[in-house]
Amino acid sequence: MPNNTNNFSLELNPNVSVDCVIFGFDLEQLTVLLIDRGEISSGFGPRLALPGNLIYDNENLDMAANRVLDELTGLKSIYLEQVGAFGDPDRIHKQSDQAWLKSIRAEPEARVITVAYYSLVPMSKYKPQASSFAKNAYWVPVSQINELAFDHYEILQAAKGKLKQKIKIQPIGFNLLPTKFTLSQLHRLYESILDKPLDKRNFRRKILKINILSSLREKQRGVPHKPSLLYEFNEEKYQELTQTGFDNFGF
Amino acid sequence: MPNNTNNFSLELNPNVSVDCVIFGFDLEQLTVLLIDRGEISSGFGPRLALPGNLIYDNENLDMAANRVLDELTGLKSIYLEQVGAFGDPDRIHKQSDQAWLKSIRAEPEARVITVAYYSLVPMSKYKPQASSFAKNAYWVPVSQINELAFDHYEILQAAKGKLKQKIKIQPIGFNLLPTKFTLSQLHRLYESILDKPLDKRNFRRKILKINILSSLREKQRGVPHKPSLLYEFNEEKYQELTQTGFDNFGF
DNA sequence: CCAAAAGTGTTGAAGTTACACCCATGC
DNA sequence: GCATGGGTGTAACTTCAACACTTTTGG
Repeated sequence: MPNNTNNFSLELNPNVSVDCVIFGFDLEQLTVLLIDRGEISSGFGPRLALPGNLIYDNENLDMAANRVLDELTGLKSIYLEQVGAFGDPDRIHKQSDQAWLKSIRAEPEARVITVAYYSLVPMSKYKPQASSFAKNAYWVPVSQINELAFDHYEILQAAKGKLKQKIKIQPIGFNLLPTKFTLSQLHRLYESILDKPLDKRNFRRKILKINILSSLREKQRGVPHKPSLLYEFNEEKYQELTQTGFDNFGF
Repeated sequence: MPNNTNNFSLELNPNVSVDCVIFGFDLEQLTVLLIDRGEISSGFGPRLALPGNLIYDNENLDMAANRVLDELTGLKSIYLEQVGAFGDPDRIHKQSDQAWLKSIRAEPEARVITVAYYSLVPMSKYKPQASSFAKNAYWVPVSQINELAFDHYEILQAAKGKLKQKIKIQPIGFNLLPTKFTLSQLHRLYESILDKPLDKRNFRRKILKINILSSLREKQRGVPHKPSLLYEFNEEKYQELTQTGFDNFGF
């Protein structure tokens, strides 16, 4: 494992980084965890960026992504998937980005290619906070973002595209919800990932037919309308299904 | 553009490479273009590898993949798609691979992460030949491959997986066929990519309904059975379709 | 009693699967 | 004339999209 107490620039690879697109869901819309780079970039462009960092020479890419996620949120064994590699030679040439790199990197001018990952995190399990990475960190609704540092906006869009594809094929959405949730919440989650309305009755029928939800005997409390049944994701049934072969959720 | 007549090690990035999975189709099965590393590795493991090389600091990843493909096959503007980034720290630790790297790289011990691309090439337009990369190059049926240099076997499988996914969604298979082809050839192509038999009648109905094929007035000649009509891919109709929104071939 | 979201079935259209025989050619 | 792959239609079934009203709760 990398050891941050040493002079880590001996181990950091100057040319390869990972960036993490950490998705959350606030029960209304899809959000992403961004870090605030603080004043150093003020006046020169976007302060917000995806969390990411150079990799260590002795860790593989997946480990690096997990490490960055862990260092930022303290979360381990979270759903993580590679988006791909990015890195035009000019990705670091915005003024604000250069200034920032000079403040944090040993070789701020180096050509960097970055490997992007996305991960799905239950927002309820992580409250953003300042960290080694960030003066501050926020959950920001994806729909409200229109610029980010470096090529991070492009990466975010690519990650969302992958998520969109993936959720049509595998029930990964559950990673974004608390352990107990209602079908309406799941419904809104799918709509906000796919960016289109889904018929309520058809959605429910389809998701229930898949047979990976267990309804609890419990209802919502304190809501000013008919309370919803709570469900939980049933990992056992899911394992069964994946073994009998199964890859189509077809939304 | 990189200039190979200079001392290119000034420009080559020691830590990032691209590898190309170049698929072909011999009208029977899916094949892939491999290079033979020659005797240097004999006795130590697989001689065959994917074509690939370090990137230049002033080219982006897509350019690098196109360059490698061009240098190897002379083919330009070929369908190319990123598979993802690979590169465990131990990927270069097979003995045979180390020996080879020492013979071709300035920094054979450097940590390298590689970005893999796959491309679809009409075999009829390229006859493998020795090149800067390779003592020799061959089209090898994918189903016959069970080991390759470095982590190239893993990369090949990942590329095939992406291709499998993609062909269900977009009609990219045409890139593997000569300009005139029969429906049976297309049928075999889909079967060999998807690794499963497809019903002949259903396949034809489905592919014709999509409406991106034009049948020519021409027939096969010299075959010892009823000659097949020849078709060609109709790019115009395809463009129409992609605009009206369209992403499901559903095989 | 009002507002708000939960929950529930049916119908028509489209798509999917499975399946068997005749045809045109080269040898 | 025989071997080979080309080419064709239908019926049963499943899936999909569209659509409106009643229920339960809090305030």
